[in-house]
Amino acid sequence: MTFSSKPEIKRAPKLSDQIVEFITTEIGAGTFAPGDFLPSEADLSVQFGVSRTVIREALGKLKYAGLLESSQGSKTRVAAKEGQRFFRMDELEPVNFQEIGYLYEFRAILESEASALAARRRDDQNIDTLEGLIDKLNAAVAAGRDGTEENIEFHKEIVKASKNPFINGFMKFLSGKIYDLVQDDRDHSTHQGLPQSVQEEHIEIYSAIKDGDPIRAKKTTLAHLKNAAMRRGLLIFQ
Amino acid sequence: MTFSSKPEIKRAPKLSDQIVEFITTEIGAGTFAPGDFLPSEADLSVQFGVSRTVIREALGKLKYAGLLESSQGSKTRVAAKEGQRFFRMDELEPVNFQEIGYLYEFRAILESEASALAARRRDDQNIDTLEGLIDKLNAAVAAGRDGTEENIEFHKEIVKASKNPFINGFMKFLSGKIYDLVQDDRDHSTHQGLPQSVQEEHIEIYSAIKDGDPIRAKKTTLAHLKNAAMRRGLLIFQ
DNA sequence: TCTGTTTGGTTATATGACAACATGGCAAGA
DNA sequence: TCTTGCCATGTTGTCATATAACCAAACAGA
Repeated sequence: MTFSSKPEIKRAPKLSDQIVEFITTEIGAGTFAPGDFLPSEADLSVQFGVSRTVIREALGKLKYAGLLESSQGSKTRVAAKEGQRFFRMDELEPVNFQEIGYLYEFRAILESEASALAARRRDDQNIDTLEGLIDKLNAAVAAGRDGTEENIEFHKEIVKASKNPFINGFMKFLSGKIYDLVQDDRDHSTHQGLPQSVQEEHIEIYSAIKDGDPIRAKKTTLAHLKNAAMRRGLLIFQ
Repeated sequence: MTFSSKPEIKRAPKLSDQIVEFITTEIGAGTFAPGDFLPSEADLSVQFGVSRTVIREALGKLKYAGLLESSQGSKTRVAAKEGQRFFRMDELEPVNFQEIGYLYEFRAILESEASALAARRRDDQNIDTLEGLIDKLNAAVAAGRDGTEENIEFHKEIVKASKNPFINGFMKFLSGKIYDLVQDDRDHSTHQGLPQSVQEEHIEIYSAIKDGDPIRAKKTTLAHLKNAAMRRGLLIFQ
């Protein structure tokens, strides 16, 4: 026998992460403006009641994220805002439907445009891969499976075929975020097979890209993603 | 007097950053797969010939970025790929025209779509702000200034009017990247006033958004950004 | 005013120590 | 044989201290 559920195990976050959190919000609140100098590491370790090691690890992370800058001998300063090396997107609440709607909108815009680019720039290998995935998805429909893996691969390949490395890289990141949410969703609902209608949308997209028709590629992709959002009860965007 | 140029001052990157760089590429190359355990910090410090402090700072940054995970008592492991908390984009070479072209393409796609959304969702305050900026830009044209500040503000306000927080946040990041490059560019060229033709494009965009016409908003914004890219000699995208 | 030096403060790195936690081995008892 | 409790070992998290490299400002001498 096993337990049907497990208790909420709470671990104290690492000290340095708590410091990171604090300093981040503090800077966000405007306590320190871009260009301002932070207190020295020694001061901070006294103020926060932790060792200098912890402070250094926290500051190190913030420097890595581009929020702070430092050089040996001088105090650490808050970086100019434009200098961010990262785009950060964390702590998405699966409950907040409006937020998720905006996230889907973002994704739909990017992916539909990527699809249009793919129609212009796809090479033979892209088409082969997409065709193979269409076949696999057909098999999934026939078998009553949901074909999640192949579905994700299909979308990924489209973006890849756009040949724009930035869009490609960013979509990987963004999709990861979305699939996390979808995964949550899936866990709480009953599994269902991939509907035939969805698969037909896939085929339309594939066909448009294969034919080299950017406008149709964009239109069908957008419709597909809108439908997906609707199925999840998100009708924020139109 | 000042020197006409300055010598290339090379500083050795911090040890921890070198380690970060190394481990990142190593993971990217597939030496360690998601879920794999890294050698212990002690091992790494021996292998790389640095102190454990340096190793810890490097690993701390990578954990913060979501590439690694750790908990007390267990070795550090490579996180699942989707778990990235950051989208990273650094070390852009101002020389690589193809790369910059793709960057402009990315920006043009996002901003033109944001402009379409803005036409749907702009409120009175957005319109007021845009109108004020148009006036300022007119003044800049008349005075022969280039109006860089107002130009940036104009584009920023459009994205803001789209009301999508993710697109807005990301565009701030992306614009920062681009303006860095433009700034470089500007430093090496002679200053010129803002051409009347560019300002006419601004007015067209503003008018479309004010009229609530998403299609025209998108079209004019895209054309505007394409022209901007052309003026910089980037004709990668079409 | 200008120049060179000194002095203290700061970050970057190294080293050693201990606490908290994970894991597997092992022996005693059933 | 299987379970339970204990223990040894390895690992990360944290602390404390020391040193090198570097910066900035004060200071003294001309």
